Amino acid sequence: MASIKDVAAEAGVSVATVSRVLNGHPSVSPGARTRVLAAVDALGYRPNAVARSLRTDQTHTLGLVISDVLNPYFTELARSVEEEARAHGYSVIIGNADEQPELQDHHVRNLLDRRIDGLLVSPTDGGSPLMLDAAHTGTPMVFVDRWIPGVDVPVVRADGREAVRDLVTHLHGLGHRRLAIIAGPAATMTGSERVEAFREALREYGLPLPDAYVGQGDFQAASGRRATEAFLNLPEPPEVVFATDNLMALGALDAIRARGMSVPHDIALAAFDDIPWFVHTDPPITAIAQPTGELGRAAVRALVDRIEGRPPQSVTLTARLVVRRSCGEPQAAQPRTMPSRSMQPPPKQPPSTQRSIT
Amino acid sequence: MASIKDVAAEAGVSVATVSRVLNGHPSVSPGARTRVLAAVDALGYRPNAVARSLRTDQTHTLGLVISDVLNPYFTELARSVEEEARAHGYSVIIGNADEQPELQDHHVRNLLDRRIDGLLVSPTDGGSPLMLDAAHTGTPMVFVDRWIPGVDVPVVRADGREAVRDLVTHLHGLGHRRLAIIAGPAATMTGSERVEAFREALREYGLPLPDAYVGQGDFQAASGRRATEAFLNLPEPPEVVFATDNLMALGALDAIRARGMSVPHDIALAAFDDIPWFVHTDPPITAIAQPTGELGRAAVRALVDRIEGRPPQSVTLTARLVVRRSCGEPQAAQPRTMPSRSMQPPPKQPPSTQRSIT
DNA sequence: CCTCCTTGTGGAATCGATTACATGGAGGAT
DNA sequence: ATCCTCCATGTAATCGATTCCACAAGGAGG
Repeated sequence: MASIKDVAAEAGVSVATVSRVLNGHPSVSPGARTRVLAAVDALGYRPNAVARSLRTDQTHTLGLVISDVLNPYFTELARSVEEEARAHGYSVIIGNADEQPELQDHHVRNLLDRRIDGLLVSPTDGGSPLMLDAAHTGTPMVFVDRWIPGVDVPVVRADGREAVRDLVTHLHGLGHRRLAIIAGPAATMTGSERVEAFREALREYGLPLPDAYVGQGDFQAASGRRATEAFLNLPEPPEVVFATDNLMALGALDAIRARGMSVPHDIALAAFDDIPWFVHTDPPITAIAQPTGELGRAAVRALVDRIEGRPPQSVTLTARLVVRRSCGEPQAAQPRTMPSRSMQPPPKQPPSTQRSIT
Repeated sequence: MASIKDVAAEAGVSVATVSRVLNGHPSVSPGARTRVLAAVDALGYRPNAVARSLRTDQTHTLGLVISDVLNPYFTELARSVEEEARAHGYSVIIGNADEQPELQDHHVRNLLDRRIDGLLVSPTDGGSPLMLDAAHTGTPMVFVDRWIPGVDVPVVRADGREAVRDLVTHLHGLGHRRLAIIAGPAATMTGSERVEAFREALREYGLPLPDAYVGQGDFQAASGRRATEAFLNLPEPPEVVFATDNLMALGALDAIRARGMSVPHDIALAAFDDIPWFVHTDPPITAIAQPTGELGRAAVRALVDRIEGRPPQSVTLTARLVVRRSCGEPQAAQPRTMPSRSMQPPPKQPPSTQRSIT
């Protein structure tokens, strides 16, 4: 593979001049410029990004560590991250942690070794020493979706509190009183936060949330199945299961089907995270939708700001309830007329661009 | 960030010795070794992969260029590729071409500039000059799923001919006679191949495949919708739509629903590529399943073979039909009793390890 | 006509590793 | 005791870029 030296020789100039031409440095004569360009063309020369990175200490690469690529939510996130990064001139290396802290550490270490310019993380756990250390020693970093409290790292996320309240309102309006939730790992912020929001909303309606109605999941389908089976084995099973992510909802659906029961007739089902497939399941599933694409883009913008020396901002967008038929009573014509205060005025600004600064 | 020089100074040895310790070179005294290790620990030193790559001309990185990350089939492929690569000590950079040749070229160029050790491609088109050039100039490369004919690059793929024949047998057995297909882009090998297999199977049953029953798609949901609408507008619409990938099947389902028709009562639907969600759609969709995970793993093995100087082998695995309810007549108890010759003896070797050498 | 500044260019240092080669000392064979 | 070998180690070249500095030529200004 041709190097800058070959180009210099071919063009009859020094490597310095070649470099200047390639980097658009002004001080190059038109003659030299054309000869260099011709040589580049003739040799099919492409600059070696590895060498360039070593010298400039910039890789123009972002690392993205997510907890589960197979989860459509994260897939979409990854896609929007890559798009926005490309628009800013960065590439992205994705690390799939598969909800395993050790794997997450492996990827963080690997990305750090490769000297990526910045790191986007959706932490699987409360934060390993490695990651905390990276944050402290000044690696540009941004948390997306999930985060670790007490660390000075900007967070880009969607707030689901209101949407959860809307959901509870919706369920209550349909006459459901015994509501259960499948929680995510307590170690993740989103895990505990969603349960908290649910508990609070229930309190507003004077509904209890017995311990038996809080299933412990790990954001994977199998755990959703297990938790749901436990619910169904209860002397008084819940009327509604709310899964705090889409895969656990899928597991719940499996468990319900395996019992020969049907949704929403025998039991209602709702999920956090809306994905295209929920429209096509049997029945279509009521879910809380995050502005996933905008989340990814905002995260990249924050990270690039940080990398390029501008002050990065935390961003909080809002999630919204999407009512379908999995909780009963298909409200055919007027799909979203709920007696909830949060349903009152449509937000002035589109929710997807709403920014709050921390 | 500490460099090897700092470690050398801390340990009171030369950089050469540090490097030797780090690379497990035998000729290092135990004393020096412990001192170096202590220094590494004290400084939290991690070797700079960029510098190492420059010197050794190896990045221990594989590039994977796929046509669409949002397609669950490719997501699963990407996941298995990353896993197997990691097991071999390689990282993976994924490029999402989004079915656009220019974007595909962008990623290939980018990966080449980063001097990845090898390239795994599922080509979106017939092959740009850039990619052909890379193949010729000796970049280790392997095609996975899709491929470009006439290029000397190993191919790892699943053969769907038999499964397609099984599908036609299944459909014919259910009484369907007017079968339509939504094809992928003609530029992709898998696109034309699947249509060919379908056409051939139809011929065996003496069924015609009129041009009007061949919809032109691009492996995206929207095109599946369009093609299906066109079918339904025909004076004599087909009784079955076979989508050659899962996203187009989704689009087809949309189009059918939009007409107020139901599957399989009004029209049957089948898809190439099986994905977890097909179990949960309404109705569950009959599909041809590829051994996706094994495909990804085999592709990595072939590529690593090529990189490390062993002769790489093309691999062809077999796809198989998974009957569900989207074509009618839920055959409850005995799920797969089809009157097809291909259903006769179970393969001696598990299909997932079946290798054919090209 | 001389000086000074600008512009274009090349030489060489540098980034952080690996590794060929040189060197010095210890130990074994004769 | 001498010589040879082998082991541990250091010095320095190298990978392919970028960039500081020096320098020459040419133009402007006095």
